[in-house]
Amino acid sequence: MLGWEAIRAEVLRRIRARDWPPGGLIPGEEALAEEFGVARATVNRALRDLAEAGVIERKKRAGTRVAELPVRRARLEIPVIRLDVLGRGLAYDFQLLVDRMAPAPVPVAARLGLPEAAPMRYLETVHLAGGRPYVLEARWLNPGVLPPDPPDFSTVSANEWLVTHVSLVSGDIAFTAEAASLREAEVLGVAPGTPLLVAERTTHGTEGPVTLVRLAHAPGHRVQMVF
Amino acid sequence: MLGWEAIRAEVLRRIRARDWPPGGLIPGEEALAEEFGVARATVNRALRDLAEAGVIERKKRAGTRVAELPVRRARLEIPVIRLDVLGRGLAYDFQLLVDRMAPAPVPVAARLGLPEAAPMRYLETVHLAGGRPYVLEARWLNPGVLPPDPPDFSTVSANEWLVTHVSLVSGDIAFTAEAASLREAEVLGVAPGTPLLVAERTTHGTEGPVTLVRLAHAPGHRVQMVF
DNA sequence: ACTTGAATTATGTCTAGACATATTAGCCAA
DNA sequence: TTGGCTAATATGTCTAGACATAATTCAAGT
Repeated sequence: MLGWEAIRAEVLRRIRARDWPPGGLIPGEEALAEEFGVARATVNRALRDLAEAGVIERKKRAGTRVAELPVRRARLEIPVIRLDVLGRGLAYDFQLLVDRMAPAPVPVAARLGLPEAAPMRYLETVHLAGGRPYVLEARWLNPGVLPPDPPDFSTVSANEWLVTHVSLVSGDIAFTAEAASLREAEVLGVAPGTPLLVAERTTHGTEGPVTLVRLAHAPGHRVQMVF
Repeated sequence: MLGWEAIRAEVLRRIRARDWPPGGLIPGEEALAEEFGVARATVNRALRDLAEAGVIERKKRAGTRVAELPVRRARLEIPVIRLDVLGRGLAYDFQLLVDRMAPAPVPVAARLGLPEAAPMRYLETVHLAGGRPYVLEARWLNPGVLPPDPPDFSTVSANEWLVTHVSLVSGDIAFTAEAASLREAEVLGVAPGTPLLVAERTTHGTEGPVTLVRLAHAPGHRVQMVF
């Protein structure tokens, strides 16, 4: 019997073969269900999957059309740093370098949508892999949205605690290549100006902005994704 | 009536509230369906979605359990470079710098799973945004798996042609920060050693490895993702 | 010409029931 | 104890039919 994956494969084949050209409408679910001899729900499952992959675009009443330019999507799994390190077969450790309250600098407040100079908690942590510096984490935390039991971040990594104790709703991540600042060079043990892969993340919870974190990775770091 | 999104929200709430602790089994689909007064298919839809998000892990016969460490997933949309540039409100253009056949270097052949020194097509293209260098694209193409109508890559960007003419099955992307080589510095118009964000992609089609491409981005480039 | 509203239609979701499939637990034999 | 077979079970998928929802079309009224 034909399964939804077979339907998906056949639809994809026809799109690749230009049977159904980019931008064109494809037959409705009912028509496809009849053609393939399956229930409409099965066709729906297949088409929904293709829509998620960006191959087709679907709108009620308007029907389903082939995407003009197939946008490929890749998935990045953002691991807790400890597991990332252990997954590479190295011993993990971290050190809390800074933990203090400070007014949010303008760019930080702006990115999180908080008032300027709002009181925030600033944490600086260096994560170690096999005893060597792996990532320098600079984190701004919005104390207003945290659960009422503040842990000691010198024994529990903020990175890890947040994942399990704050329900994150949305966020974004950006990668850039930057020259190591004096501070970064010192902590990571490299020459100033060395190219570093920097990840900047903001996260928002149900009750507002939670944290902005900048991760400066040691040279040679690769961020890998599959699709 | 309760929809699958409501079910998903309630299950997520219970997980966050530690009603169902990390690593623990949650009730089966049938039990939840009865509790919420919906069909099992509706519960299945909700749980499948949570599994895709990495919140729970499901196995036949073994049941559904709360993921030990919630892995957050972000989605990267990989645009065709032309659209990426136009999307930033800049004029797009490109120049083909190199197009020749060459034996695959060892690391290239290894990454693609091809025999050493296999004959490949090597393309070097610089993409321009607003008249200024934006990306240097260095691409190794496996000529064995291409459709029989080779286009002229000096008028059609390889980047764009491949997306629409080869059915890609899988691939991976890796981002690194690297110091600009002499060649990269020259083409991009920056000083050698400048930190560059480099993306390296391999793609595989139904008939084998298709291409390996290295994109060296001009300084300041950001790769942005949401989750 | 312009706006409003209703009919139409394709996708979105749901139900109840069924069979498929993977995996585990338990049993039995070597 | 160990290996392998079997039965039990939770998830995976499918069907046929129904109603919900959004978006378009088109007609009517201003």
